[in-house]
This record gives sequence, C-alpha cells and structure tokens, in this order.
Amino acid sequence: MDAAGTAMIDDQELAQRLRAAGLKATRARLLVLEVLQETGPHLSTDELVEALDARGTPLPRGSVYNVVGALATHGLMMVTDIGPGRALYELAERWHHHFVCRTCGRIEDVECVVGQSPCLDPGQVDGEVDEAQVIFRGICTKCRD
Amino acid sequence: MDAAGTAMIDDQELAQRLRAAGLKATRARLLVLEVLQETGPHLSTDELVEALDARGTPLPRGSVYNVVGALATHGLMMVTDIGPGRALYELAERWHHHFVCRTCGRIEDVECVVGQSPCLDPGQVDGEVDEAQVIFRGICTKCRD
DNA sequence: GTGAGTGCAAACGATTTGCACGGTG
DNA sequence: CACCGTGCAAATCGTTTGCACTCAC
Repeated sequence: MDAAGTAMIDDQELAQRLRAAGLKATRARLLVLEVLQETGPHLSTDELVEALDARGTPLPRGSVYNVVGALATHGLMMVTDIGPGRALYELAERWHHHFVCRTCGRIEDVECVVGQSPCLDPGQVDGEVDEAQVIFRGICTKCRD
Repeated sequence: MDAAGTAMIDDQELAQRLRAAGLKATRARLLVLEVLQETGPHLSTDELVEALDARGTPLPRGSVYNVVGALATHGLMMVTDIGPGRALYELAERWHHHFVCRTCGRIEDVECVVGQSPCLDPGQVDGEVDEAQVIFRGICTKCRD
C-alpha cells in the first residue's frame, strides 16, 4: 500500500504510458513517476529532489525540471503553482485541489471532481478547457488559535 | 469609463479603504490601486510596472512587490500564480478566474462566483476558506488552428 | 515625534539554457 | 544509427532583503 492508498503501477506500465503520450521511456522520467507514486499526494520541487536522493536514485535539479516539464505538457502529471516559487507536483490520476493556509503555508488536499459542478464548467471560453485547478486560501485551525 | 466597465473609485475613498484595512495610505499604495483601476482586468508584474511608468508615476520593482504583498495580505487585491514567475494582480472587487492557453500563454477572464457552486465549497477542511482561485487550462482557438 | 513604509542596491533562489554525451526506439 | 533526452554548469530572471531616509498619522 502506498501513501495515497492507490494501486501501484509497475515500471513497464509506466513506460507504456510514456510511449503512449509520445515520450521516450527514459530512466529519469521513470524515476520521477515512481517517486510520485511512492510518496504522498503532492510534492514540492525540493521534496521531489529529496525523495529521489533518499531512495538512492538522485537526479540533478535541472533534469528534474526538464522531466517535470515534459510529463506535465503531455498530461501525465499536474503542476500547480500555489505561490511564487512554490510548485506542487502530482500524478495525473491522483490530481486534486488544495487548501493553502495563508499564515503557515500548510497544504491540505481537497477532493473535487472537475466538470461535476457548474462552476468548473467555465462556460463561454475562446478555446478548449482540459483542466481546472482550484486553490482554496484561508487560515488553518492551528494558526487561527 | 475604465477598461473593465466598473465605476472608478477616487483617491480619498481608496485611502479610506487602506486605513480600514489597517494600512497607511501611502503614495505608492495609492498609485498601485489607481493603476489597477485604470487598466484592464488583470496585470502581470511587468505590466503593472510598465503601466506605472507610462502614466508618469513610476515605482521601483522592489516597491511594487512590497506594495502588492501588503495589499494582497489585507484583502484589497488578489494575486494568482498561473505559472512559475507569472503572477496576475487584480483589484479585489474585480477578481475573477482565468483560462490560460497552454500553447501561447494567453489569458482569458472567466466569471465565476465563489461559493455559488458545490465545487467551490471545499467541504471538510481543517481551517477557514476565504478565497478560491480557479485556473482553467487548455488550448485557445487561435492555437488549435 | 515615531514607527511604518519607501527607494535603492545588493543578495538570493528558483528556473532556464547551452552543449557534449549517452541511451532509446 | 539518428535523435531525443540527460547531466552538468553557467546564465537568467523573478523576488526578497537590508538599510538609511521620509512621510502618514
């Protein structure tokens, strides 16, 4: 059982997904996908780099940005910017929304199905929407006290 | 008539709002609020700096960040991060959601009332939500062709 | 008068880029 | 075996910080 309670996907399947998305199944990309599976629901850049280190499969930061950019562009993972220099990464299938505490910056996951509510249907837009990110802001209970 | 079709607020009223929020009504803050009123619905950092220049009331970038941080913290304006190093600023009362084209980065405004739809009610959260930012991503019609 | 806020410059840190090498398809 | 992607380092860019001065209250 992994951290998010989701079924694990093995390397072969991950490689297939990469190819299906038109990407080569390289070591660096597989490593990032593996770590995203093995760890919690979302990771910051630092957390991703550290997780790779901790697992004995380090990647240089430059490569991490490169990999993350490619995976995100091809819909295999999601990137959410919750503030300047604060990007959150997560596997596409684990994707969810976030509640960010204004005071301590703590992040809580919020389940929220895209397209389910009228508000996540943007209505009249000059293009095709394929994703909706929602960031809730406020104060967490710990900081309120 | 300003760019957004909203009634203009004069300096005195802006100053009152600043004081009501517990902030001193300084020149720099009034300038930023004025520009946010006079220009389009949302501005990037660069656009804000350039608009201040163009109007003959320049502010150094450092001060702009300072002012924007204070105004956002006190709820007088909204900051939305639509990507790394891409912050959008807007007056609190003009606040809305955004559709961002993955290809060209063009931004379109999306009207969307917070709290109106079930999805913007985060439900069970360990804190108090006072704001929900929504970023729609996809491909605009120009890039699709 | 006094402390918050500004303006400027320097520091910082996140992200991007360029290029030679290596591995995938 | 052709090309895409990596790894590394340097460059870049957005943002933050420190400090003396100024202004709002």
